[in-house]
Amino acid sequence: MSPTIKDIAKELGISYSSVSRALNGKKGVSEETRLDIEKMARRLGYQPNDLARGLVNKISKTIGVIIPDITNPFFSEMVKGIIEASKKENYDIFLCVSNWDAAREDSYIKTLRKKQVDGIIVKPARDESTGIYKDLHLPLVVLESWPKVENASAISLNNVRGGYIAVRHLINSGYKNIGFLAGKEESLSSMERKQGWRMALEEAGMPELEKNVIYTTFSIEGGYEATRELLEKNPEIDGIFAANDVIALGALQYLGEKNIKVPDTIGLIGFDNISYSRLPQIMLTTVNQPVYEMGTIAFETIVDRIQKGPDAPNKSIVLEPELIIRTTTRGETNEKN
Amino acid sequence: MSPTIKDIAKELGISYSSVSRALNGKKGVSEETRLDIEKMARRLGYQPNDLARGLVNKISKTIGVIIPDITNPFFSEMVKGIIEASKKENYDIFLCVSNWDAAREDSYIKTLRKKQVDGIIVKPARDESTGIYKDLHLPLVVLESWPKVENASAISLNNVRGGYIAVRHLINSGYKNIGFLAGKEESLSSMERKQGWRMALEEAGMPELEKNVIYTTFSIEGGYEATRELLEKNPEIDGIFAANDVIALGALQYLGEKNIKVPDTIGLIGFDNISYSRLPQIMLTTVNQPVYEMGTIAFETIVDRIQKGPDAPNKSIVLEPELIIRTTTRGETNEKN
DNA sequence: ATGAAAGCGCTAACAT
DNA sequence: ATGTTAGCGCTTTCAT
Repeated sequence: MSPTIKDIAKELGISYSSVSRALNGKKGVSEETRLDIEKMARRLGYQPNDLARGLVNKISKTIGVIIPDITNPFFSEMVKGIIEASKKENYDIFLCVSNWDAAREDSYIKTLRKKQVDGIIVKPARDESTGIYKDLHLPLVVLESWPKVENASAISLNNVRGGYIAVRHLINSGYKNIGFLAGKEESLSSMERKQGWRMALEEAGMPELEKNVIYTTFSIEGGYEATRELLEKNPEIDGIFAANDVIALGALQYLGEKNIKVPDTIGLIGFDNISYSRLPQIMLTTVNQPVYEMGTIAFETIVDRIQKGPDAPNKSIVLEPELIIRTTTRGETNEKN
Repeated sequence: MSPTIKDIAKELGISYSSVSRALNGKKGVSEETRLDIEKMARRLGYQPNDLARGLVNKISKTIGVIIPDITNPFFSEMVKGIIEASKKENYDIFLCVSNWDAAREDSYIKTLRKKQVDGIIVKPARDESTGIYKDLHLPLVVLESWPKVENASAISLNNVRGGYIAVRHLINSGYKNIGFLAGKEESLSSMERKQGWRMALEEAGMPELEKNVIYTTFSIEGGYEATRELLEKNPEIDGIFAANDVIALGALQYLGEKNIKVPDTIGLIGFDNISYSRLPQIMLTTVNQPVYEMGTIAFETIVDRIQKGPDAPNKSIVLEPELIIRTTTRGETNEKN
């Protein structure tokens, strides 16, 4: 067993409350005994037991984070932002990966409650808040635009606008039949981007047919299959808007294999601007999200909520997307990279 | 405050030990009261407090995992394997990201000890075991070939062989001056791959010059800069072995920008076989590691150690690498993909 | 400055 | 079957 404060106290022949005081830098211990205690703690390799500490303090100094997919560089960048910010405030992060599975997400919420985290940051796998969030009596930051949940702060991207500028770029570049590779139907972000897609098409007087929307998983494989399906259903397609870059990468793979020229025959635009999208061999036109910042902002927001208590008003922060034109669409590049 | 078993007991007018028994499915409660208790627990939205539970049980049912970089798909795939395996055994995972920083790694070890995890799986950022691992009285699985640490199990790849087959492939394909883009000098895996590089060169009677080795960070940017440096130091270079695929991607970016033909002018091989390396636009020749399996094996190994107790012998499992020939080196592809 | 004691939420041994 | 009690490691109040 690991040594406890009792072991230190016994070794030194003093009471263990003094040890607790000394180790927590509280007043009420002479400089001399404090030094003795610290030395002994080091000698014994003492580490405080956070379970016991959390039990009495009622705070665990840890934040739970739930993301849908760890292999998507978009989310891992975001987590990086969260972690860096947490270091500064001396918090630990308990990271959970839902795999875009709402049931698993719910189960993680329970896990985090059991672990007594001080707050939760979640990128939901589903399109709207269920009961589990409504009466979660815990500071909550949702990485989604959830107006329905009033007990949570929300950090989101203007996805509708993102979809709109993406598709408008496609239209301006001369593409006529533009399909949308949606992610999972339950994903709110994806549906918001679809809304932007529709808006841009309507504005241009182009029909927005439901058959031009393919739902798939947020994976390279999903994008590959969805592209095949889209082109089979509608061979007229000459423009593709993918709900995220990973899906776009799958589309690129399919188009490459079928020797379909990009951007000449078909134009392709993604979403997220993940690091791989700017490789010279890829040069994917896409929509940027300030992802690292979203992570740090999410963390700062949750800490703010924890410190201010449950009465403080919830914030809703909406960040703006940015069009990144590379070489999978016609028209000149807007970045020097 | 969240409800406790005492609240349930009070509500029902019974003792809280009965509640504990019922909720843990232990015998000693009538079917009737058990049902009452379960109903009340649901009504109150009761969630057990894992801190209190862990405090008395002395097990937390959680495993700490430390990886160097979450944005590298290699590690995120590995974590995925660990998580999936942990679900089956009903363990939670506490994930930490060291950022290839040994000091941060040490600090996470302490954090995990404080959190009372039942075991630790670590991919170390440094090349050998320091004291912190030697007297960690906790089941430990190291994702590295650490023969020096006898109190840990090790899951590793035969990196020397991996480096050897990579460079031999380069040599067989006719490249004459082969450089190595190493990762951080403290990374054991990277150094083992370097050893393989040297072996292959020696065998072929080629000089293995230290000036052909560039140390860098395991990132696209690192690979980009290192390639520039390598070609500046030695313009003769016509073959590049990168310590991992992410570095190779950076190399590819540099070579692309400089209009250096791959694989004609320079041949490039990576290591890891991350998902992005097989995109048709990339088609990176590389060395495969069975990464998902490494994750699941690591988890199974740690659970095994936890169950068998400290006296059980430690395992050392070495997996074999596999050459994946794509189009960044001359010679025909060996995969149908 | 130091010690004794209560209590955080829970499990388990021991009564009844 | 049910209740009582001690104790896990710690912080904190209250005495001294």
